[in-house]
Amino acid sequence: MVTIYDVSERAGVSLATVSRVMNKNARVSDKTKEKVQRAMEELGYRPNAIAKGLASNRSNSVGVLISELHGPFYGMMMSAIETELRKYDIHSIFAAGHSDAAKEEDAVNFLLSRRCDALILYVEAVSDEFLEALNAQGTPIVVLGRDIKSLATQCINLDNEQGGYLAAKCLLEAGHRSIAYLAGPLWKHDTQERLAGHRRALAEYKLTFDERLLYEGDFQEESGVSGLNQLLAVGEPFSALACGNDEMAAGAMAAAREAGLALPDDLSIVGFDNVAYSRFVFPKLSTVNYPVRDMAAMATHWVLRHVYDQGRLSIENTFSPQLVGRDSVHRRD
Amino acid sequence: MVTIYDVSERAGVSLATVSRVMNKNARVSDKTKEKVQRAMEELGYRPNAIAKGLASNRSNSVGVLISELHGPFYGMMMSAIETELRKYDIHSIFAAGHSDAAKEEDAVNFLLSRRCDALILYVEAVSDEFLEALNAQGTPIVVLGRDIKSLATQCINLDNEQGGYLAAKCLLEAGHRSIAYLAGPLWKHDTQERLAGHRRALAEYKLTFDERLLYEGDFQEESGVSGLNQLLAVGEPFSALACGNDEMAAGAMAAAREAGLALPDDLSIVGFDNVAYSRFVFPKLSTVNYPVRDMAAMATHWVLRHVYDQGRLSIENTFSPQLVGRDSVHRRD
DNA sequence: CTGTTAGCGCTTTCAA
DNA sequence: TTGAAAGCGCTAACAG
Repeated sequence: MVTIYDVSERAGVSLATVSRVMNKNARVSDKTKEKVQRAMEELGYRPNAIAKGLASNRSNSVGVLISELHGPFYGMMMSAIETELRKYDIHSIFAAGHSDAAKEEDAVNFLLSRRCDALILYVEAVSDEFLEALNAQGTPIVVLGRDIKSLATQCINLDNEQGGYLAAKCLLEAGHRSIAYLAGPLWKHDTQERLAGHRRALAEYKLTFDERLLYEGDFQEESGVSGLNQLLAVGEPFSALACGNDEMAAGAMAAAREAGLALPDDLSIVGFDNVAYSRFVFPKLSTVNYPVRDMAAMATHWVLRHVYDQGRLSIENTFSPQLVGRDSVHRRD
Repeated sequence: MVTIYDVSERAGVSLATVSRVMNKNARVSDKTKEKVQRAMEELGYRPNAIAKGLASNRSNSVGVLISELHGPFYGMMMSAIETELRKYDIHSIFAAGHSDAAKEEDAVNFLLSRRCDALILYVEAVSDEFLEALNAQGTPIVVLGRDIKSLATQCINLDNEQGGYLAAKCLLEAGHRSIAYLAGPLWKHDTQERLAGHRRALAEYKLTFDERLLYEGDFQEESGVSGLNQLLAVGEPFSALACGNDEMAAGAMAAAREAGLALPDDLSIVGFDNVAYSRFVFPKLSTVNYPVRDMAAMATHWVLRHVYDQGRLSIENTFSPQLVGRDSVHRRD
């Protein structure tokens, strides 16, 4: 392993000088700079990020905690963060929290022990207090998909309630009056908010939500199929279905067809998230756009700006969902 | 930041002793061990992985290089690797190579500068020679999705040719004789091999591949739609379509429907990979199973075994694809 | 503009 | 079983 010593010796300069040419900041005469660079070349020198981190107390890496490493939603999130950070030669360390408090805390500790310069967190199970305490520990954090009053400027969130409202409204405007709801885990904030928005839309139409037509899924495709089957089994007719996310909507579509329903004629479906493949299911899914990519990029900018003094974009904390109308909602006259 | 010094002071023992209780290996009397652990508790000590890495010349992290951080295929891969490694408290550092030689090399350097203990590489653009040279540099590597004779024991791959063969065969057995092919980028090994398998199946039926019915896509959904449209525009009729992967198949399905074709009656489609959502498109996609999860887990085991001396599973280098028959292929009589 | 010199927090001989 | 001390490769004052 060739070190900075080898380089300094070969170039005939001091350690410090080599360090200076590596970290472009300080001025070094062109001549010495060139000598050093040549020495690095010839030796095939590769700086040791570990040693650098220890000495500078900065790892040039940001920890990213998300619920899962797979799935279209988190995939987009990771991709957006990594792309943005990479431009500044900053590294992302991803960890999965699996929507479980213990695992989330574990992952945070993991990231912290790695001495990340900042943390971008999409955590669901951990309490607000935990995050407040974490924030107080010193490592800058930015929270995605959650609103914490005391950490307002560090939270980047979507207006989920409005999203739920838009989804229901699109069904209501198409003339649907009995609408089933395929929710995500009810303990999750976004599930609750989306559901609240749904209820608000119903209320505007003087309708009340039929609790028998609510199914609690887990945001995965499979729960979309079991959900639809359960809902059908209730025996209470419904002409439309609002889903907590697109994956469950896709599952529900498959199950509905299996049950002999024609889509969208017999059943209108609306999703949530607007993941990449929602345009490729049949019928093309009408859904609510969740601008994950933009939100993830915004979280990254927060870090770039507050931690690395880079990029002077202004921070937008709350994003608005929008309805993406496609073919899965049938107008009922 | 509380350090090992603080702990040693509080516990009234030396640095070395604290280090010993952290790294369970050496023997420490129960009494002192307890004292130290209590001190750690009280101080809220969290070991500094960076410092540990510098001192021990081991980072307890493995670098994972994949083409993209999103998409169902890579998502599964990351997930499988992280899950496996986490059991041993080893960290995964993911980087994207974007199927571009320069970016792949860049990512490798990035991972190397991070002093990963090993590298798991799914690289497409970089040459075999580059990988051989990299391997010679000392950091253990295992290569996914590629066969390099000189690195045979470190390669975990799928028999893509056989996969292409199975896909074509399933179409041929259903009575199709004019089959279009929606390929991935032709410069990629797997694309070529799958296509070779396709040709072999045709040959068995005394058929030759009609080059006009070959379209080169990019493995993304969108190229599935443009691909199908192009293929249709050729004017040469075909009753079936084999796709380089499931994403393109999904895109092709959407485009086919758009063009007024009934699926699967007017056009039979077979995919490749068997990604999670292939069961949720309509009609359910018949495809070739790519056991990514198992293969990624196998790569991880290789690392666990050769680098960390853990887990004594035997290594399987070549995996076999299997046909997953669903509803997208129509029997033609 | 360049060199000297302490560390950063931990591991690891080597003695005791 | 425990402690002392020498680094690991690099940064960051502080001089010069």
